[in-house]
Amino acid sequence: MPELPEVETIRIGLSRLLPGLVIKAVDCPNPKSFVAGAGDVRSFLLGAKVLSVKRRGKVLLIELSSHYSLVIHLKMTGQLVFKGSSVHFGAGHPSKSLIGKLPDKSTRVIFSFSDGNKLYFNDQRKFGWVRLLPTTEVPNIKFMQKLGPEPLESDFNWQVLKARLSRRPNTNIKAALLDQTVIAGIGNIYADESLWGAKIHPQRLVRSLSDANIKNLHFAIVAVLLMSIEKGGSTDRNYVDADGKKGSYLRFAKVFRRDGQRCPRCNTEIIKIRVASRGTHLCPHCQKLPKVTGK
DNA sequence: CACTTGACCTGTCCGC
DNA sequence: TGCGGACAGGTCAAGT
Repeated sequence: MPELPEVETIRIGLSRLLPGLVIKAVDCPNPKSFVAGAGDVRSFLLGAKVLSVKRRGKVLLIELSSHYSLVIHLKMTGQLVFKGSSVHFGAGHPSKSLIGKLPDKSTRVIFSFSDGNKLYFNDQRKFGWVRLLPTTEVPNIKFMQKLGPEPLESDFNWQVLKARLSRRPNTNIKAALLDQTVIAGIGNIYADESLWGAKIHPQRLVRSLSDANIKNLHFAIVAVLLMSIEKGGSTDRNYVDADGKKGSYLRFAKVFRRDGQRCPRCNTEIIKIRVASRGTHLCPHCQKLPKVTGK
């Protein structure tokens, strides 16, 4: 579930904690979670200092002084949690219980730093991965090259959104929003929330959308992503930030996982359907399907 | 080529 | 209580 706001929240947390730390050891309880290129990986990891923590779409980039970078994709259940060696949590601190239990059976990679701090990559379903790549090659790997624009960059306007969507004219708008080559960073939660905000039915074909629709959608995407970052992201099942804390966005969500509840705009009951083989939440009154557009 | 579906995994929940 | 199966959903490979 980590989508752009969750990954950005983790990035903000890690960029407070990691820069300047020197990697002392890396353990991989699940070797498949760590994909290293050819050559002696250890020499580019051990003794390397963390320079910065960046994000592209849903991917985290940890740049090291060895001219290599750690590239991390959390997929659905990945977590990156930092455990300080000398941090004292007050009673009832939300992260105390989780952090205290690390490592656990979902721990896939452990980074140990020379000052005793540790960074845990936990991933229940093992879909996520960590790669070590030369920093200059990171933008050249296929995954990165195919990514669409960053929706929170200042040059992402409605005309850009329209141009990107034109790559997928015959699919439904929900599938297009989930396509990372169209726009980077949107997943199931923010696709549903953005479409509700723009009053667009998820099954509308992309080519049926008017300019006004696309302007509304652009506005909704940016607003929803910014609001979620402000709330620390969404915790649906197991997302936590770098401090082990959950996000609160879902308390403010309008439709996601609110089937059976009332639309805050028109009081109609929110429904859940399947679109692009994903659970999809919408208000059937605010988000109407114009005619018989397939499916 | 454009688009959709299944596989990758594990934990949880639901019905029998 | 236990068990089978559906479901969760990001991305790539395979299928239509």
